[in-house]
Amino acid sequence: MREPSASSGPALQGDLLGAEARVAVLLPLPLREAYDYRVPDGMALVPGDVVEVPLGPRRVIGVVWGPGAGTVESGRLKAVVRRFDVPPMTEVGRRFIEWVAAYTMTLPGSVLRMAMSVPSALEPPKPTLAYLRKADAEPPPGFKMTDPRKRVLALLDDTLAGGPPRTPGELAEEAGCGVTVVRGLAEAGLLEPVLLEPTTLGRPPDWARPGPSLSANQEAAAEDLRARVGTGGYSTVLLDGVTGSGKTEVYYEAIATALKQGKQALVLLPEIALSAQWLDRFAKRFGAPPAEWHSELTGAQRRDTWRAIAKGEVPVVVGARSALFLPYPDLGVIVVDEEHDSAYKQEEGAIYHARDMAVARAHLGGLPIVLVSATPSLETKVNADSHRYARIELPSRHGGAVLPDIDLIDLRRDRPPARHWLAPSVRKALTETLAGGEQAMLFLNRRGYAPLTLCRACGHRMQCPNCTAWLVEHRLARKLQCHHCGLQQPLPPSCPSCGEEGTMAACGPGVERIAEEVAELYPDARAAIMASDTLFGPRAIQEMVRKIGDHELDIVIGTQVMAKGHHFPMLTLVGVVDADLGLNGGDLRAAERTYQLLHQVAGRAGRGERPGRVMLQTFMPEHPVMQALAAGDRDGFYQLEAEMRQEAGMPPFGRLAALIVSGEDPTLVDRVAMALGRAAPRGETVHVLGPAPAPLALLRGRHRRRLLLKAPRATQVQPLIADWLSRVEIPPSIRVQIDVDPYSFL
DNA sequence: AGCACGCCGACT
DNA sequence: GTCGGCGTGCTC
Repeated sequence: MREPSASSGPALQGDLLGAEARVAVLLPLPLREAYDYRVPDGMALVPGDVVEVPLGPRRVIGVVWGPGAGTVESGRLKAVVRRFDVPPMTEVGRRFIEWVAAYTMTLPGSVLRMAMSVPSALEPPKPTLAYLRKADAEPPPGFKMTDPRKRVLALLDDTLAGGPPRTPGELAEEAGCGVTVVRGLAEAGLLEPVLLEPTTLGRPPDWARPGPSLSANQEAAAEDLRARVGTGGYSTVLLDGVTGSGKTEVYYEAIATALKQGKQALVLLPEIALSAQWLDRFAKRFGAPPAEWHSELTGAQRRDTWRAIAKGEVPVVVGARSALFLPYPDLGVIVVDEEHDSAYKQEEGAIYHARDMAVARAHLGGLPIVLVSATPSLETKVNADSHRYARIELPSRHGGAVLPDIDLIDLRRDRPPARHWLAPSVRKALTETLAGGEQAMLFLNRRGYAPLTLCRACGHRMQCPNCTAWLVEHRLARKLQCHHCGLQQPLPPSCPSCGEEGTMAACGPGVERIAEEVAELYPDARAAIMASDTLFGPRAIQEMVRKIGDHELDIVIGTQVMAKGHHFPMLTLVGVVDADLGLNGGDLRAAERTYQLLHQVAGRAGRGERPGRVMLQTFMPEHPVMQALAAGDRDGFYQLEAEMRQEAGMPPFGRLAALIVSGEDPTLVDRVAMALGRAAPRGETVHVLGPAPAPLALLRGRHRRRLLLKAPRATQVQPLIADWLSRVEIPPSIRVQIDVDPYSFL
């Protein structure tokens, strides 16, 4: 792909001859188009420059997108207020924003907003104040040389001989006193203040450090990636290998090659907050941590990281999907780890799939991208099979550990006792595992105590008033919760419908209820729950991971947060409480996702020297997903799934796009959805299904209807949809969201 | 996205 | 009589 160089083109200058210079400025707001502004005399702007402009009564930050369109008469034109001293957004960066906007049918300004989430990053950072010891300065009369004061001065003795200045904070900490002591010394004229350039982020990762010794397979894979990154140019590679085959070490070599060339590397992870182990591993390999980008960064961390990336001072960024939109000056490689993970699909606001957008980013920027997975998405698998993507396979487990045996536990025969959820055979295995001094994990992808609470007298079910969802009992928190809108309410002592007391009953298990059963069965075992709502933040997860690794726990009961790549050598038994959970609901990707999730969970068992054992409790052991898992027949599963999708014309063999109509007034929502249905494009090959109630027909108080457009693979769906929407009047209180390539139907 | 303008209920 | 609710519309 031909790429114009970054920030090409002549500067757009405030003109001295009277002919007015104007620029188009894209604002990070949901506006139809870029707005024109006058360039004041003496200001030179190039496309990509970040500027402040007036908008109505306020001032906003935007990006110079090009020469002014000239549609607005000069009388209405306002002038650019100022240009920020940060490198301009690159041509590739701007083209990427436009591409994402066009593909996802989002306004460009809304996409720009994702790339500009840090207004404060634009102000030059304040220099930090630091102190040197002032030579031959005498304390003023009456100034007592107390011990803390002496300690601070002693710490600064070396600055007289050229030692580095120290900040008040550093001095206070080292001297074991407050910053007021330092301030006092400064006021007394005993210290020499200096202004330090704002501290940049820490030491950069060192690509020249020798990596670990790689197996022959790993080395061959690494060599392929090194060559791709070394040569540059767009290519997509699927790095396909089972859990523990050493994929991470291999793609580190791609990163090292990018760094060697002075370029940046971006690694996307599905849930950055959970990746303490990943960061440790990276730091061990490269001698320094990468920059992180995710939603839990503080304002200051965001600002510093954004600015440092823009200035090209950050060689490696690891982040969640939003890291894709950061202002990289010269990206050399993108890695998408766990590429199949549905967390890459952004479902709110701008709806996009970060993996697909990353491929587009690589294409636009002319650089290689590596998709990494043990269980690739069917999309990626098919692209690799058809040689649109290259494939590198890492066949064996690195380091000799063997894949665990997977047993199917038929719950119809091997039945748990009433109001209990663990089958006798699983209990037996748990007992043996604990007796052998090893660890067990029970997996259930359902938070709380019970997913449904109903009245035994009248059958009333506790439902969220704002969403189409049951309220989930959280016994530890003594609350009923809606997992979709966050509504919480106390457990009612009596039935809200019939008023009977003591009739409310918990139905079905959540992790808390499994923990209860474990406590009943093994009162002496050390057990803990690991779920997103029992672990507050990355530190808590890290601490839990440490506890398991140090064998401070015997049994862990967890949800999806536990499925991600942690290594626990003593963990030899994994029990999946409800392997069928993801298969219900008729979702397009139900089988694929269940396969991927259970495969990943199974990979937790026996990654050390000891062989692992995995037990899947299921009511449908004959289901292809269960059969494939038990037989270790990955390719067989994919082939069957591919055949079914092909027959149905479903992705990746066909294309889908969803319109989600939502609003507070259900009648109006219905009317608009019906109108859209009547105006739908119909043809030989293009079909529109619906309107149907969206799976969460009521979400956060908004009623939702969905229309689904199905078209052949080669169809450009965006123009079809644009034309479709233009033929229907949408009242302002109704929102129509477009989901191109919907991933989940939930 | 903000922020204004604009037209109808409970308060000092 | 005003303060204030948020519906609708505009911002170069």
